[in-house]
Amino acid sequence: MSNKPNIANIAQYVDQEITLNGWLYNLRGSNKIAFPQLRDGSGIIQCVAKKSVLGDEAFAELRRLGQESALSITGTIHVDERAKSGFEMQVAGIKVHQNVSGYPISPKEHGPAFLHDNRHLWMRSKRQHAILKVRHLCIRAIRDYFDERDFLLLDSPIFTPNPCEGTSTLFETDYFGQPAYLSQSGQLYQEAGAMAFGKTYTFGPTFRAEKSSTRRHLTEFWMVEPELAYADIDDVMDLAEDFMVEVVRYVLERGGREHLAVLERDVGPLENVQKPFPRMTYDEACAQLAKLDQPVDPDSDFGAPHETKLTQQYDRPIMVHRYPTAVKAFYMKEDPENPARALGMDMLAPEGYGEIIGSGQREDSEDILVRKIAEHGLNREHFEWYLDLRRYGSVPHGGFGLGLERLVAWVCGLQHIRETVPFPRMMDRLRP
RNA sequence: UCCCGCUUAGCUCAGCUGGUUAGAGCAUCUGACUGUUAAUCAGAGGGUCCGCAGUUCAAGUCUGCGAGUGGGAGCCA
Repeated sequence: MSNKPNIANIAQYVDQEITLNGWLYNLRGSNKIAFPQLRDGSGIIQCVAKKSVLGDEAFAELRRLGQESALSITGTIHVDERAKSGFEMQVAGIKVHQNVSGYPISPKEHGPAFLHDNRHLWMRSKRQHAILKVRHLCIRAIRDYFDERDFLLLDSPIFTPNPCEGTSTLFETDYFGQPAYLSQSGQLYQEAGAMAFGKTYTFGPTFRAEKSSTRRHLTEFWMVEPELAYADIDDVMDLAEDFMVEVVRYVLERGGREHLAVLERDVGPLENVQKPFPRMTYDEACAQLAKLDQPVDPDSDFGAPHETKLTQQYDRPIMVHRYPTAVKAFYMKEDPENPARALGMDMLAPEGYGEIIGSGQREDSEDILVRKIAEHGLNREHFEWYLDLRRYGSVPHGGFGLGLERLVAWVCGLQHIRETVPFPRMMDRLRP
């Protein structure tokens, strides 16, 4: 445990005089007593400053402090029901490092554009603290999950010589005179890893230059991608389901409830995240959607209204598998029982959050893969190393990709994905 | 890329059918107040009404173009 006092561990210091370093979150009071709220990064505590204790000069200086002034406050910690956190500091002295005036983010409401322009300051506020701490919890949960199950962390490269899938638009960079692209997925490299180590995962930033300006898209986002050798689509679905249950449970058990309360997130839907998740084929889902007056065009992917309608029927994430081969990536294995269907699965989150996991069993036949690369108009030269994986010890294998920000948005119950990342990168936003 | 909305004080917004000097709350500054929880009360300062062009006796208000921003679609995690 930390041996230095901070607001998060303040209960250890009741009736002791300590010094807290932080920033002024808010200031109320009269000309005899004032209530500076000090923020130190770990929390917020209300302090009680009396003119009779501090003296006229120091009290007057305190009253002039602006929001986010940098302060060290020394005083005694007391339990007090009148303070929101239950603890209060009776101030003995204040050291002012900087008196601030004109801090742009006031305690009143602001619009999203203004707040994102001031993202570097906005992240000091309570709500953003809660979201970014839930993000941190999700990351820990994901790492722990795979580490405890003997997956090797095998980082996929960010610079890639060719598109992984050939579908999405890529960010091109000048790599010493030749084009290189920022990775849109680390999956292909994980397939090499799975054949080397059996179970691997990568967890890092990925980039999509798609002109998608919606509440569910970022141009830079974090994705975790596990890959398993000797695994079929059912193994992948079992893994994805178990993973989601454990991650949500971890977040709730490790302090997430406190943060979700700040966000006024109803945790009921999160507590519902228990096995088994409903599993259905694409064709079964289409039949259900047709009954719900939301028909799907034959052999087309779902649109947003389809996903919304379908997920509304369930109280937990659902897994839809065996999508039309035509709408899926070249590396996805065709269903041996029906080549028009691919052995891929999407996990759709409830409450309208849509696709959070894309997964599948990979094509393990060199011949079929060569044909698919040609059908997708891809340059085979770029994939010779990938075809090697089918020449030297090819086995059934698969894995999934989870978008971290979509997970965090759903867990937190946010309207927009952009608040789930410290500095969002979107089509129309590169700053700050 | 397509469709729809919005742009007025530092921030959030009001501003009627086009009509005299542009409105509020918060923030800022000054003052009052011994337990405040977005404290309250009194006062003050603060405006290129997004930009350009047009219609009109008259434009924050109407029209066109452009920019920014928000939402949706497609595509995806």
